[in-house]
Formats: sequence, C-alpha cells, structure tokens
Amino acid sequence: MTRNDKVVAIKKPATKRGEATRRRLLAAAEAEFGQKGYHAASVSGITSEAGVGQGTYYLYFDSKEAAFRALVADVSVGVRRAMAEAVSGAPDRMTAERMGLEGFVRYVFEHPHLYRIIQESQFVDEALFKRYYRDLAAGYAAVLAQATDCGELAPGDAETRAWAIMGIGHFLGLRFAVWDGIETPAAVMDAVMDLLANGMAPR
Amino acid sequence: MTRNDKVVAIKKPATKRGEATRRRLLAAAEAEFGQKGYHAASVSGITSEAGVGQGTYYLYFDSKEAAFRALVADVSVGVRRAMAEAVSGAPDRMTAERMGLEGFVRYVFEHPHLYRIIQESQFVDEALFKRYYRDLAAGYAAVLAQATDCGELAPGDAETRAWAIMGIGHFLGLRFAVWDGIETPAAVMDAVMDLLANGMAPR
DNA sequence: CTGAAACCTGAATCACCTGTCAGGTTAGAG
DNA sequence: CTCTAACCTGACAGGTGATTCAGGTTTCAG
Repeated sequence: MTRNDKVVAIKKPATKRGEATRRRLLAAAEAEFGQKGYHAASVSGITSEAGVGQGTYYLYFDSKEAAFRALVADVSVGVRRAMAEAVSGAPDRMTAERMGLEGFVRYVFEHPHLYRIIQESQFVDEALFKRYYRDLAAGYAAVLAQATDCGELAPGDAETRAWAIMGIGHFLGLRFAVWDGIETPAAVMDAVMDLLANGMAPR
Repeated sequence: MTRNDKVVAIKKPATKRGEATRRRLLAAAEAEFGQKGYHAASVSGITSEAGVGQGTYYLYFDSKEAAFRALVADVSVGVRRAMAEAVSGAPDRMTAERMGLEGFVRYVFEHPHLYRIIQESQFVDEALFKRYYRDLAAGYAAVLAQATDCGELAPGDAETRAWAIMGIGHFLGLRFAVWDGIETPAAVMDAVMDLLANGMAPR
C-alpha cells in the first residue's frame, strides 16, 4: 500500500510451488508480449502458454501491465550485466567502448523479444521507459567522465557522448538483431568504432 | 483494388467540402494518436475531435489503421523536407551535417506527436516503420557517400555513418523534444558535432 | 493424520470499440 | 430553381479481452 510499490514486485512472491508458477508466467509473458506486442498479447494467451488458469495470473500480477513492467525491470538488469561482463578486462578505454557496444548488441541479438518490450514500454508506461534510458545513460556517462579525466578519452561532454553512443547502439540493435535476426557484422562495428574514435571530418 | 494501394491513399480524395473534412479528420487523428497512443486512441475520439459523425471517418479511411498510416507518410515527407531546407546553402559538409541534424531535431520539437507516431508505427505496422527508416538511411547514405568521394569527409562507410547519425538524432529528439518539450541545447549540439567531427579517442 | 494457508480454476461480468448501414442533408451544374 | 452525386449521421451489431469470484485442490507444519 506504500507509494513506491509500482516498481517493486507488487504481489508477494510465494512459497516454492508459487515461485515456479510465477516464473512460468513471466516466461510465457515474455514470449507473448515479445511476439505479439503488448496490445495483441492477451492474459489468456499468457496463462494458456504457461499452462495455468486465467485467474492464476492475478495471484502474481495486479494487471496485464504488471508483468510487462516486471519484464522491463529484468531487461534493465540484463543489459547492464551483459555490458559489464563484456567490458571486463579491456586493455584501454576505446577497446572497452567497442566491447561494451558488442556486449549490448549481442544481448539484443540473444533477446530480441526483450528489446522490443523495452521499446514498446514507451507506449505502455512512458515513465518506466524514461527511467530505463536515463539510468543507463547516467551509468554510462559516469564511466565516460572518469575515462576523460584520466586522459583515456579526448575532452568532451560525457553525458552527450553517452546518449550518442546509446543512439548508435539502439539503431544497430534494431537494424541487425531485431529486424534481420543477425549479429551486427564486424565490418559495421569497425566503421562505428572508427567514427567514434576519429570522427568523420576531413583530416 | 490493386495490390499496392496499401501505401497510397485508399479512399478517393473528394470535392472541396470533402477535402476539408478529410483534413480535419487527419488533424484530429494526429492529436488523438499522438496524445493517447494508437490503442488508447479511438475512432470515436477522432471524429468527435473533428466534429463529424462516427461514420464519416469511414468515408475517408478504411480502418483505424489507415489514418495512422497516412500520418506516417506525412512525417516521412515532412522530415525530409525539413532537413533538406535546413541544409540548403551550407558552406561545407560538416556544417551541412550540423544544419541537417538541427533541422531534424527542430522538426521533432515542432511535431512531437508525429514523432511519437513514427515510433509507435513499429508496433502497428512494422513494415511501414522499416521502410521509413530504410528510405531515410538510403537517402542520407547517398549524400554522405558523395561527400566522401569529394574529399569533404574522411573515408569511411557511408551507410553505417548514416545509421549512426540517425541514431544520435533519434535520441536527441527523444530526450529533449519529446520528453522535455524543449529544443536541443546548443551546447549539446556542439558536443555532438565535435564527436562526429573528431571522435573521442585521446589525441 | 489434520486443519488451514496457499494455490489454482475458468466461467461470467463488464466496459469498450470498430466498422456498418439505412436514412437524411448539401452543394452546385445545368 | 431542380435534381442528383457527394456527403454526412449516429445508433447498433458483433467482437474482444481484462478482471473477478465462488468454489475447489494441494501442501505441510504440528
């Protein structure tokens, strides 16, 4: 009944059997929302996919939207983890940049459904969508700012760079992973990294 | 009844009075779809906003989706024109790049509803959405390729650059125009142009 | 073994819409 | 002025799907 429970799981987890049911519902919701989109997806589709009764859904989620929001939260964590893992052990910042971007597009390639869900969240719960990107950008900008201070990057506005790189990554993911179901070609990654490293002004 | 009429206006224009009604319906549709999103919007909302009877809508559009598609087509034309006008008279390519990007974000600032509609088209008619971006990218890439040939830009893959810049523009429009209803700050534009011109590798 | 808490069910309710249609109204050519 | 093609109307048929609820079933601590 507190005010902040929109983000947190609204329904009490459970005890063992319930936990498993909840997981099956979430997996079914991912498939249903990811394939059909939020509106075409139906709660009855989710429950039949999960192999439970209609009403069971409402033991774990308050509404159709609630499961959707839970999935957005999952992606938020998943993307960060994928990128953090991809970057670990990079020898220098520009290499880390490439590995991070690669980690991101690989995540989208491996979870195209989830990426569509993030995009669609813009039209289901815009605040959630904004938070997703603002948080991602803030974390990214912090890393870039530190690298700039260390001289690992040329001086420049970290926040704008963060948003710009997210924009590039977004379209890479959309174009290759989501639309064509393929990984981003290495040649494209090369071209992107060249742009990020050197720009495109005539020398 | 031909096959390609999905893109073109399906319903015969009209004769004077009809033309005006159609325009009012489209304007109402823009407001309705832009504010509420495709699914929450209703045909009855559009017609009451336009001040016409429910049935009148179907004299001009075959379905709820048809008006939405017509709006996407409008934006497609509008964005191109805004960018072309913004670029005209630029002294050199990097300046043209900046002016084009400014033209784009200004268009989004002036028509935030329409920009939301483009984004939502991804979930209403994905083929339309892809065509919108592929066409935009193709036109952009052609210009960049020519500039590269002339030595106005450093050598590099024009298509990837086109998508990267669209990605950056997309997020600028989203962050400032759509989310905050403000124009992109000049300082941010400066930072973006510096990134595009020189990259961010340590020198 | 037993009682109650936790879980599960799916038919029924309810709110909301799209697209249609039979019957007016208007404009403007002749 | 008259007539008809073009326009307009709004009630309604037909459909959908989220959410509820009264009534089981399962689990497991004691």
